Amino acid sequence: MPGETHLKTLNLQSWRQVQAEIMRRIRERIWLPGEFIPKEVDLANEFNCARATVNRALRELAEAGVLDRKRKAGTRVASHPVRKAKLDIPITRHEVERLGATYRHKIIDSKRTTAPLLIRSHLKLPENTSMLHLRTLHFADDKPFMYENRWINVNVAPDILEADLTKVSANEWLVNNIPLSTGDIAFSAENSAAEEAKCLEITTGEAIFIIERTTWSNDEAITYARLCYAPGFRLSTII
Amino acid sequence: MPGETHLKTLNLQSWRQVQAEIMRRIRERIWLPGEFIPKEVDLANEFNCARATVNRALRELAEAGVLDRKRKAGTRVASHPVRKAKLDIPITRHEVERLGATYRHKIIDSKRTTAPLLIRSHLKLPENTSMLHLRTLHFADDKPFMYENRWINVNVAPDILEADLTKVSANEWLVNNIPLSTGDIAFSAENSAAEEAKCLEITTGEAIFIIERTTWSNDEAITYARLCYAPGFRLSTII
DNA sequence: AAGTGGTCTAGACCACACC
DNA sequence: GTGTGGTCTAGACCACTTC
Repeated sequence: MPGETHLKTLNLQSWRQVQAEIMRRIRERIWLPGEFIPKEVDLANEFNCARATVNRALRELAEAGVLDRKRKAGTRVASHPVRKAKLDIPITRHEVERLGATYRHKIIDSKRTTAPLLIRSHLKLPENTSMLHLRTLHFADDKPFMYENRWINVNVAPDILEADLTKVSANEWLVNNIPLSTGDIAFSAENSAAEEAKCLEITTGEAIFIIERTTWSNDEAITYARLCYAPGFRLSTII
Repeated sequence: MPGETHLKTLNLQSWRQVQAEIMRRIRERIWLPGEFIPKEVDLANEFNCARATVNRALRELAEAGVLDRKRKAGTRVASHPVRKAKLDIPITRHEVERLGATYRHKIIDSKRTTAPLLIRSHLKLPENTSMLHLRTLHFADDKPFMYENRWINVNVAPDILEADLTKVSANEWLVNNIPLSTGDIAFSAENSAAEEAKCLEITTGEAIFIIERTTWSNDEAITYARLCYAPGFRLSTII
């Protein structure tokens, strides 16, 4: 056709198509790790779409660790793609119900007290902070599923003292009543201690999966929890 | 001023500011869990910004599990906010180096063979698929850090047979040479078996953290790996 | 049928990094 | 200074869902 340029252009009209094409070129090693790829404007021309569309496709790939982007420098294929796994951290009741089991929980112990030094310093709390110390056992179909050892800063969540924690677990109460907290989470493996083993009805020393969670709201510590999962527990996701 | 409306409007000019304001309203329980929030157009008016800006702020919160969005229905605060943790899964060498230690690895065993039924069925491979079976020990400052048991489908990655895996670990070779694979990953805790304990120089039965990874490229299985981490290993992230 | 979010466009300006 | 990505805007149309 007269007037038509002879540059190859595609017609990719959604950011997903653009993303798929980018990924294809990386997967098929058309663009090698560490190499710069064309800039947004050029890709937009090639793909016959707006720059914003290319931007969205590339931005998400950068977030996923597939691309490295820098202003002025440009965009390159990540040399050492760090895979990012996304894990859903549901409340325990949902976790159990998703397995098709019936959930219930039992409070083993509940005390108003001050926290030991280790917990206090981790939560950056002063010496006499009043806390609620809870030990709870969660069941799946009447089999011990998880043993929870939790410290709650009652200054941040005073209402929890009036809550009936035998009906709604502390876990669930906090999620519903202190929304949008931040925090950190750590996974590890440990040999069960005598107390933990007894609660979970396993042999002392059996390997248990541990999740430790610390939760903050506006830079103030809300709660620290150590969750001990019965043997057989697996945490899995797609990557 | 004459002509000025008396609707309260804010001046939030970046999607981050909008997001922060939304989060504030949820955190301070101005908008309750399960409740609908105003639609994008209305928020854009209130915040004095474009609808696209509001859209980006809300979209990211929905991805994070804080909001539930549906066309026609509208946007509501999630009733049971499922927290999503993002985990970086680096290659082992980087993981060790990030801890400030010196990395090296040693191949314990390397064989061309066919896989046992369990592995084959997990990877959905036919009976006589030729595989490479590798057992590798990874060190941090000459202390055993992780024991890796890996099966590789050599049909998908024939070049790996020519690679010098004593210089670059299989892990790293695969990441660099088969980019953009998908897969699944699972975390668990186990008591170490005799073989694993011997390699990691620990007592048989000591709890070890297990990562199992299966990797696919275009629906074809590339590799299955079982990674056994020495006691003390923690996987952590912010949430 | 109608209302909401999902996305695309074309253009503009800004912020950062490298010079 | 200069070039790249980062973001915002105003408007438009589409897709899904509920009615």
